[in-house]
Amino acid sequence: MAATLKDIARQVGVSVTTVSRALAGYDDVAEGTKERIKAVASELGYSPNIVAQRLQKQRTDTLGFIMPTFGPRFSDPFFSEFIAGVGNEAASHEYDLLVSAHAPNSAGELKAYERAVRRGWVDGLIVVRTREDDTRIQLLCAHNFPFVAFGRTSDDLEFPYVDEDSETGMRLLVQHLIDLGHKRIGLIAAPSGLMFGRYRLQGYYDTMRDNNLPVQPEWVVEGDMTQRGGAEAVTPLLGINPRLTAIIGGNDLMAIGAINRIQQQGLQVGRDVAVGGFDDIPLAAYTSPPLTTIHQPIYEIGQRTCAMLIDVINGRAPTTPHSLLTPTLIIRESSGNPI
Amino acid sequence: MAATLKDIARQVGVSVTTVSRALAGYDDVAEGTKERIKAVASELGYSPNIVAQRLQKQRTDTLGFIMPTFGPRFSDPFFSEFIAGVGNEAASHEYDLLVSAHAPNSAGELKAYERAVRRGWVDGLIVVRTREDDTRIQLLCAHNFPFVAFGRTSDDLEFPYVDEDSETGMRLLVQHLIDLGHKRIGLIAAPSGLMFGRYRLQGYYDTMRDNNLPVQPEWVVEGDMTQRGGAEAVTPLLGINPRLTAIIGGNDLMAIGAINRIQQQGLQVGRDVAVGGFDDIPLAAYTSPPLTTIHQPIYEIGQRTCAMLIDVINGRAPTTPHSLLTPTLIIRESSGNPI
DNA sequence: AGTATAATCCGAAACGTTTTGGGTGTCAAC
DNA sequence: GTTGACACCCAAAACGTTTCGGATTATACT
Repeated sequence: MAATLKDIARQVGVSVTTVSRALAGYDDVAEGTKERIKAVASELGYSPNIVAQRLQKQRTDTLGFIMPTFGPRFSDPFFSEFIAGVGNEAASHEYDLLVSAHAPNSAGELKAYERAVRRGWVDGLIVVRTREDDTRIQLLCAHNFPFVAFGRTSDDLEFPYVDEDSETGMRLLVQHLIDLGHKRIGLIAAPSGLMFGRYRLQGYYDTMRDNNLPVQPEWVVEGDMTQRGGAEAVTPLLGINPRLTAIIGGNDLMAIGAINRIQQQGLQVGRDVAVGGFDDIPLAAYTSPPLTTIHQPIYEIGQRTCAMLIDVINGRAPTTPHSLLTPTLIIRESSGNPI
Repeated sequence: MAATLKDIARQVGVSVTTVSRALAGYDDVAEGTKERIKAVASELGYSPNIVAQRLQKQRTDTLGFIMPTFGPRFSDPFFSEFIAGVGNEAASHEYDLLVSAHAPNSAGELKAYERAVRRGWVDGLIVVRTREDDTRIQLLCAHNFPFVAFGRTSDDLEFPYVDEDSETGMRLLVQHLIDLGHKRIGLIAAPSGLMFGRYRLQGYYDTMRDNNLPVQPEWVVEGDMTQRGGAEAVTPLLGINPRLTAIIGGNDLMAIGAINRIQQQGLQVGRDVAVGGFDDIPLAAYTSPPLTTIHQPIYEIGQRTCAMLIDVINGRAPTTPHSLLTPTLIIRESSGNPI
């Protein structure tokens, strides 16, 4: 059924070599022959066998992306938007994108990375949500495998990455709340071990300290990055006496969960308790009240990460192996008026 | 750098054939030889070249998924959850998942499908958000290419699919609102051409008719499936006089956008206007007020679709080539109390 | 007539694997 | 001492493509 070069060669009466070269557009094939070959090729509905090409070219033109998802079910808009960015950029360079999902630090995840490092699976990998002491990155560096990360690590490994300056972002948000008159600000932090959570935490502590505002240990609780996690984490925060006047979600999803729980307790967000988020997912503008948050251009980050990876794969040293994006504060209603 | 069978063969002093068979566990290799081969293999860090295996086996063990996204930027939780379902199921059968994104009915989308139909790219495809007169499915059927769809079509083409009974789902929701005392119910419909939108619309009209409730044409407006679209579509709906007492979003994202806009107009959702959604995305439980909606088990649907596709690829006729899931109504607060 | 030049074409190897269809040698049974 | 069975091993082909290094022929120039 599927036509091969050999089929065309037989029918036209030339060698496989000539067919290959004619189709590839070399100029050492006579015009007439080229015509005939092309005619037969399209008549037979020929299209090259991609696997054979890959074997011969010794490259797969495929990028890999292993999503670090907590639990099999998840629904983090971060991933769909990031995939869109990476995928479209990849497509525009004629690369395919292979995706899979594994829980962070799980055995499955490690196996997936080991598989990826094998030759012939993908040409390069994209790593997101970097961790302190990140085994994925250690493995990749050790094997000298091409990859680009979204996020930095605490190791002093040298590798190309894109990252947002989360610390500055958090400073912006905390300062905004302080400027509004808040002094008792709680934080629902990302799970420990995640680098971006660490930077955000740092930004929080530093800004409080710079404003001479003490922080009680119980003002910071961990959440699992989901709405449910945000809702659950906010409960102890609301029990603190005297009450916190503002609560920050380590990401928008947790902030949304927090808003929900705060309202269930009969408090009004933006008046009784100010709430801030982080990420500016599309939904953030549509919560009630709309969420004050820090904007991250996830789609563009995906594009940029992908473009860098393609550079790395092709041996072009990226002009800027480390790019740090500047975040912006989006003020909406959840942070309320000055008190 | 990368070790091949030939390298191992040379070092051990046997033929490539023997190495291959030893590693594959055939029993026509002496125990001792097998041991030595395995030792050398692991010493050299050998792992088979996947592309070569694929060329020889004439199958890629890869599934394709082309997301029909409106605009390059999107953030529909449907896709991340669906990918997770498909991806995990695929992984458990040792299949890879190749994804890309294209706008529905675009030239890029068509090209992507044509590329997919070529041999050696993927073994099968997953199609979602089926459309009336769906060119993708027509192409796939014409080429006899293995695929499974999430959704039906209006053609009388025969192909395996999984679908939710959207019509019944919508009936459940509309009846719920009617039982609450609503008579003037608006609908933000999915863009025309989408099959699931058509079924939902049908369920809406039928239920209204069965309850002897007239429907004015201006009660139904189209939205683009995003929050923004939902917000924009709700504006004309709110201008209708006398006011509609309930509004249904064709999906949860649009319902959330609608809630936002309704509240901006100073109306209270659940008291002044009841709102219903469709999909039960994780966020639906965390809006304020929480959203009454129809539950779709997207993750499981992804799994099921993927499992069917793998059956099709391997020539196992699926036991049930057409499976229709029964939706359930999730009553939360956005639909309010009886009036 | 001899030789350089260009225009066409092709055989064979290579990419790394799996599989087919044997081959060789040993040992026991007759 | 032949036969058969068995254990072990391998050469070669195949998957479909690209590319290297010529080979062949015709044309043009001395």
